[in-house]
Amino acid sequence: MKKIENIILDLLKNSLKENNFQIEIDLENLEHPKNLEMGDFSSNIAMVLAKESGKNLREFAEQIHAKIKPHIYIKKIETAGAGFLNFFLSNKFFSDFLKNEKNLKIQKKLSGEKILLEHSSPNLFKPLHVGHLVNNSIGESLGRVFSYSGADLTQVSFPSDVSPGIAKTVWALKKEGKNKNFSLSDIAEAYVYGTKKYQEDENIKKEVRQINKEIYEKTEGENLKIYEYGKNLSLEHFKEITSKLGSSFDGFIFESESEELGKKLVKENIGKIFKGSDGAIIFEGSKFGLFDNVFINSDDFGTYLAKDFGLINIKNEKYNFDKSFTIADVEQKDHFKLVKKSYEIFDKKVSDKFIFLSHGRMSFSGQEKISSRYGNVPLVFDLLEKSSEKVKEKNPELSDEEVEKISIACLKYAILKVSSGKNIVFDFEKALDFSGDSGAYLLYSLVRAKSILKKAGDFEKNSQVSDFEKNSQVSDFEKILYRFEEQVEKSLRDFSPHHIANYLYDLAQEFSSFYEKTKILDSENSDYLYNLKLVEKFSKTLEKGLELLAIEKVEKM
RNA sequence: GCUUCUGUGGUGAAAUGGAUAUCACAACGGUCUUCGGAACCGUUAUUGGGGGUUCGAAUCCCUCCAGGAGCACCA
Repeated sequence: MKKIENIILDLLKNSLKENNFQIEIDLENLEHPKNLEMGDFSSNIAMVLAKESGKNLREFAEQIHAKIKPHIYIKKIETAGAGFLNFFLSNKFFSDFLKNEKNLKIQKKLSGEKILLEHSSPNLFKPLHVGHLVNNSIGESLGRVFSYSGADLTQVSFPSDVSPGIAKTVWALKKEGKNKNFSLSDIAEAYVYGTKKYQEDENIKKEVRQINKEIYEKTEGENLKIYEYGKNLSLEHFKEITSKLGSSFDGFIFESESEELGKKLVKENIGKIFKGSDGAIIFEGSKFGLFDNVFINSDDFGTYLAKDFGLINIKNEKYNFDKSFTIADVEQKDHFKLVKKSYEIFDKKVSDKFIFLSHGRMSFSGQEKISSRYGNVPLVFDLLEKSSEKVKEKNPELSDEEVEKISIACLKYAILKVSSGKNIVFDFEKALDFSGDSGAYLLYSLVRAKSILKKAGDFEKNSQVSDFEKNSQVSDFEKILYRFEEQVEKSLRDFSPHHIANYLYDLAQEFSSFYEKTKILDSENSDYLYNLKLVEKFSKTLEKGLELLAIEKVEKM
């Protein structure tokens, strides 16, 4: 079965040819009218044509309309508005759509492409916070969209395992006598304490610097032991949480690896790309409309610029890919521009394969700007706990596993429904409001649909029957049900899963509306089979969509 | 100050340059469930200001206003 867009496009092409209109037409000239009453597809080709010749819009529309051949999938065509040609699909189209799902030949946009994706990169020794949740939700979903679109995907994460912040934490842990067997919350407290003390006392600054040096250089001793223990603990915590969120990684590249290499490469290119300044080694971004910044500091440690510089090199050596994506917070946008620019001078071919996507910052309604450095940003762990409480309140009989799935769905959906470049205002109450536009609504719709299919019993047997067609008028439900694939394409185009999220919500709303109006389990109804098939298709579509958002479904709620 | 992003009902968001700007929350009113009410139906209310391009602008260009982010040894 050919895609319906292409069928309509062909009809239009033919008409243009018969009219001797010399104009190119493609899928750009075909869209869905905003309002379903205006048809399923709409073409602006008459307007484009009129623009080129300066004649009357409606006149062209009428001429094109007159030469369009009839087709079994087109019920009627109308000329409307300023000169739109509106196409209404026939009942036959919808029943064939429900029957022929597997025969649809979908051109996979990324077929054969090898993609490397980096996201969810944690700062070890710091607990995961809401920002990581945003990064993970978007990164994981995009990865699934890439795979769904035919890409050969490899996912990595880039944990920060060396930094002055970590040295401060190790210093504080040691100070408090927590040499081993400390916990994650000990680390979190130590981080805040260490950061505070570091600013207050010059002697402590010296000690921290020494610890930092030992960590960078892997000097055997007590400090390194504390460090190794904490690093391992943090990494396990990271794996555990991201696994709950639906992510698994093909590999980790640590900052300690990339710092070493980055520093080496930067030093080799002093004079060519980098230059010395005040004891540090900098890149003069200002020459390229950016800004100057330090790659190697005066203590001879690579900053995160050198680390990301080295990272590009490691990725390129270690993995085979056509494109490499990095998902990061918008506040790092300029940082990546700088890294990419400097690497471009080093090796343009490699630099060109790297794409840095930024997602919005998380802000909190009613609170001042929050920095995780001082420990007052909501942590993923706390959020999950808080949201699980609310879910339990709603239904105390659910298992812990189900409760967790539902809370994660709510949190993720609140993030994913917003266009990914934009900042997100996070309102806890709203994110966990289970009515209306929420993750819970999607899960609930799926549970309802599946429950019907289950009760339909012998539906499986009957679903082989091939001659069902809707007798009554087709509803808005199926009119948007066939649009799933194009929403995935939009998400791919914009690198933003929100198209899928919003579409699924619209679709679930249409299902609920249909559900209220129609008694589905009524075998006397002449549309019985059709309706069941429709619900089945809806259920499959919603499942697929949730999978692309990396939201797990539940059996009951 | 320079660079950059964002301004859409009371609030939070959506809208490949298309038609009457969509959705949710809040507010108000209704359905009274028996296929799962975490639901459905209805009412009120919106594109920061000013120019420009276009048959057509929330969207593109200019300008002003407001807010966020980045701008040298944190990541």
